[in-house]
Amino acid sequence: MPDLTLSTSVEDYLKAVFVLSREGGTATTTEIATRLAVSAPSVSGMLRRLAEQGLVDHVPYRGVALTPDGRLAALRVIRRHRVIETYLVERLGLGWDEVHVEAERLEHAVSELVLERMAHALGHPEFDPHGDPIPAADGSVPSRVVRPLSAVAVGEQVLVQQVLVHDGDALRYLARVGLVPGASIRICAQEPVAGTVHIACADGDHVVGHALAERLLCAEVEPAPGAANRG
Amino acid sequence: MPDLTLSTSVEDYLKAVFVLSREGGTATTTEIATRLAVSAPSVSGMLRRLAEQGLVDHVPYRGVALTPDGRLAALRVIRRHRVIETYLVERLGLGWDEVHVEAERLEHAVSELVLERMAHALGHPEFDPHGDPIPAADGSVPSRVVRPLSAVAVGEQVLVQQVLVHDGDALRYLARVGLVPGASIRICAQEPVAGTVHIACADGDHVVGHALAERLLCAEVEPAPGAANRG
DNA sequence: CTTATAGTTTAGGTTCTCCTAACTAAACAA
DNA sequence: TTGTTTAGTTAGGAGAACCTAAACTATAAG
Repeated sequence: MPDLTLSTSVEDYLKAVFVLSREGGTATTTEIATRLAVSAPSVSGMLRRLAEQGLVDHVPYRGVALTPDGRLAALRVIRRHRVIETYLVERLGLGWDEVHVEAERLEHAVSELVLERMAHALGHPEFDPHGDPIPAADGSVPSRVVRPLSAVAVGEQVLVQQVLVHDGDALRYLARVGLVPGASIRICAQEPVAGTVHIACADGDHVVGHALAERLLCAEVEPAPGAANRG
Repeated sequence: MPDLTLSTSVEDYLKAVFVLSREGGTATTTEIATRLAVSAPSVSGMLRRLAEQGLVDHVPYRGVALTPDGRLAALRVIRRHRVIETYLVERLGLGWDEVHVEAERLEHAVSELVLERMAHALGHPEFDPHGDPIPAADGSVPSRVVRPLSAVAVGEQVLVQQVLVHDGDALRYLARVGLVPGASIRICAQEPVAGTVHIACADGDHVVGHALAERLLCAEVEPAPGAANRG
């Protein structure tokens, strides 16, 4: 069994591999380098070390994927990150545009004990302030049926569930216009040629571009009970 | 102006120098090495670097002291440590015997923003759960008049104010017998030959050794108002 | 089937922090 | 005063994580 205590860098690499390989199966060196703002040779070197520790399967030139051990380690870091984000918003009043940076540092320093106390204080939330699922301690990830806003039919009423946005300016904009998890919106028009979606929400009408509409995941108005994570 | 962001190691060294040089004026290489569990040559090397950065005055073979810059940096780390300890006890329900280790890691990761939110949530406490003073953001340290229990006269009634103990077992013992900041105790007898102090507190009589009695700082029963940090 | 390009690795180097071994300064005791 | 002990320093080196420059490989296009 490998050492349970991973370095900050190792944890960041595992998270990056997890996120980047979620769909396609493998992540590339260059993708990881871009995401972590390090050089490609640094990634190559780290991948070799991670492979030696049994955390990733690395086929040179073909890509890298997490082993079961690596996946569990990555999910634990992601759990820490998202519990911390939720705590900072719910209990210390930080804005959802501020917490990512904070959590990025704290996720490497918080012990299991403190983390579980935070989770307990929050009532063991399943989703963070952005609507991202919080992996459970055993590595299971809550799921629900969602569609991007860009795929919702005109006239439908839906609830915003998840906001796949990390940029601070974008998050502040979304909060200002009320496009946050839990918001109820109606699709007034889809304009594929213009690349816009026209919506009506509680505080008025808005037009969002296609790129953003792809990142706003929505669900039916009557979602599965017991999953409310925002007032 | 030097970089405001200091490494974890540098912060730990500054804290050590601060604590060790408080009384005598200077700290020695060996003291620092022992406290941080590193070798003496590691300390020598680090002291040279800290001196280059203007954080310490180091006279080779004679000792080391903090510069004003170094002192401020050390106080900031100590503020973070003690606010975090207080927060973990007050808001996350950790025991006062558990929080030192936790704070030791978190003090290097928490931002000013989060720290001030914690302090605000706690009502800007002046003392941590052990009764240690929490430096203010400007570096000023709250003070009050205290005497060690070993110097309190027989028959006097005093309040425990500060517990200069870090060992987990010792802290659990003290909590069990009620010797915590805020506890009201009466000195029944001082036995210099036996090296013991006999006291009566709310939950019964106890005998404590001289070494421990030196570390329990007490004040008059009617202390200056507005300094209560424990129920 | 060759070549361009994107992607990856090797080679060599830096910084930080730690180590052990060997040396030197200071303190003390005879 | 001198010799020994203790404390502190320098020398040399290791590992983690990063870098740039240069060489290499794979894939896909001409």
